[in-house]
Amino acid sequence: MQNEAVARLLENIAAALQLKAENIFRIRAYEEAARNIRFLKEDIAENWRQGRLTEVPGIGTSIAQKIGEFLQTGKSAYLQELCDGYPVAFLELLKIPGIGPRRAKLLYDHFHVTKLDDLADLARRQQIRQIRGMGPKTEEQLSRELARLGQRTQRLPLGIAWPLAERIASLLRNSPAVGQAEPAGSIRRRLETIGDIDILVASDRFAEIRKLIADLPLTKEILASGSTKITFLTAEDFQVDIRIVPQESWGAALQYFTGSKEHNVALRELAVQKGYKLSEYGIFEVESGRKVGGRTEAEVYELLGLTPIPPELREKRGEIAAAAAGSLPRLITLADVKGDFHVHSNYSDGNSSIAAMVESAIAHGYQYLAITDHSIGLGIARGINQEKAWRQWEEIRRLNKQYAPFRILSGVELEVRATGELDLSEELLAGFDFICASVHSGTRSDAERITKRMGSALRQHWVHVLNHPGGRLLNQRPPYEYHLDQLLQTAKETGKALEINGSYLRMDLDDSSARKAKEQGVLLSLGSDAHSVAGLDAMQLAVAIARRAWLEPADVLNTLPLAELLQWLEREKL
DNA sequence: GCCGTTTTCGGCCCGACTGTTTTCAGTCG
Repeated sequence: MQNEAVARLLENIAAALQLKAENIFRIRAYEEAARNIRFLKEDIAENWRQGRLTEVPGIGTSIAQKIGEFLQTGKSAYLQELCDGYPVAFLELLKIPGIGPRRAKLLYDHFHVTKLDDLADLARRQQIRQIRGMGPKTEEQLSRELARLGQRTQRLPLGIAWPLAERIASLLRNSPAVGQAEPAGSIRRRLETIGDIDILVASDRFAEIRKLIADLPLTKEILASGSTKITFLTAEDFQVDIRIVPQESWGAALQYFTGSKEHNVALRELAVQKGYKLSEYGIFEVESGRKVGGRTEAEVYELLGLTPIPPELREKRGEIAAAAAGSLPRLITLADVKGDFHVHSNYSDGNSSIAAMVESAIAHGYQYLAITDHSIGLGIARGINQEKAWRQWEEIRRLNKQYAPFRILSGVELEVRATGELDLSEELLAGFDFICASVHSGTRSDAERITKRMGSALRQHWVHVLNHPGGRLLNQRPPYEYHLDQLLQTAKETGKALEINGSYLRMDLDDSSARKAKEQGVLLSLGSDAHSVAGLDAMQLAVAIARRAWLEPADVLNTLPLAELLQWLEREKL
């Protein structure tokens, strides 16, 4: 799969075009094409072989030709030509906040800077301020950014950033100076990882808010403080941006600061077509300049002739056309989820008893819970063998009487061996109510092998769900190289479900894969992968992905009420 | 360079902040 490499090529071309001060729209075209290739779940090389490159949005004949050359030769004459006189590594400079094309070019022309180290050195020797147009302040800022870049933590997983943002918002709401406060930006869109934490505040008492933030126990340092924005670092070095707007602009501002950028651009274009101007302050009639809306988000969308679009869909992936046609999906919510299909107890590597997990599931409003401890194959987890399985079934029988009508399903998370075989006997498997299967090893084997391995797990009669099919761990391990299309085909043929795992480090399937699964008619299932009572809350993250994947309740197995789920499981046994 | 229920040519979002300026360019989101 060379999609990532192709996307980078196009981004490099876009960057090089910036240095040449090329037409901004040509630059945007390359960036847009790169973005769309990242979203694409098919192999771009396959598209190219079939001569279907220009069917990808944002790719026309010119960009298609450049992609073709790159796929064939691994190089791009066009990029080389653009970089003529500049080393390609020089494009690195553009990644530093505060350096755009103009300054990058200035730095190169004056000092032949090509590496970040060179730049740090120049800043230390106070050489940068010699350049006309760049003074001591700029030099200091660059020094700071370079230092931060060195120790920059990776993007924060949503599971960390979201609760933190809610906590800060709730602290702000406690102040009489604050009307409303909500996390915005990518947190509100439930993107799987977050750069900076954005929080929107409605207030006209800026000074009080500034003091409030300075006094928060979790504030380490205030980085910047303009008239509408305060930026600070938390004790853990996470960056938080607080935006302050007047109450009457709340809706337009929330819309604007939620993004995504691409969604907002498209919305503004639509506004222009309809004779409006849209900004974070509201929606205005162009002719009269009169403000016609902006107190609420819904108002903004409705004035543009759109059904209000849930934040999770605002990625410019077809949501605007759907909203215009009134055909947005009725997205799944946490309340639609009737049970959890992936939890561990102290029978394997969980740290709570089955009874405790059940009590928590009941408190979450569920009707059922599958206890899916690891099978023996995963050595580290003290997994389920025959003797343990019998003991666990006995306990579950007893607890089912105690907690009726709530239903505990005896389950297991099976290891899928490298051969595709499962690691418990057929006879034993037949005794479980619910079986999911996982790959936990050989994560770097080639795409053919791992796809085949997962596929053969799905074809095993007793398996209901394939867990975390992508195999990634955020910030730790990239997803498997595997053929999503093939896997989806197998899932469809067998009628088995693919899991969306809500564990904050997994978030797997990811949103665009899950969306593709839905489009192919593949069933999904949601699991928290809880290893403790508190872990059940991770269902929120699974639902977040499901919503970003446009899933409706009918697409997800565990939205079925208990009776219907039992029927489904019964049919699967045949 | 892409794209099309007003267009196959002429569009392609909008505003804030910062620093270094004597009125604005560069960068960002």
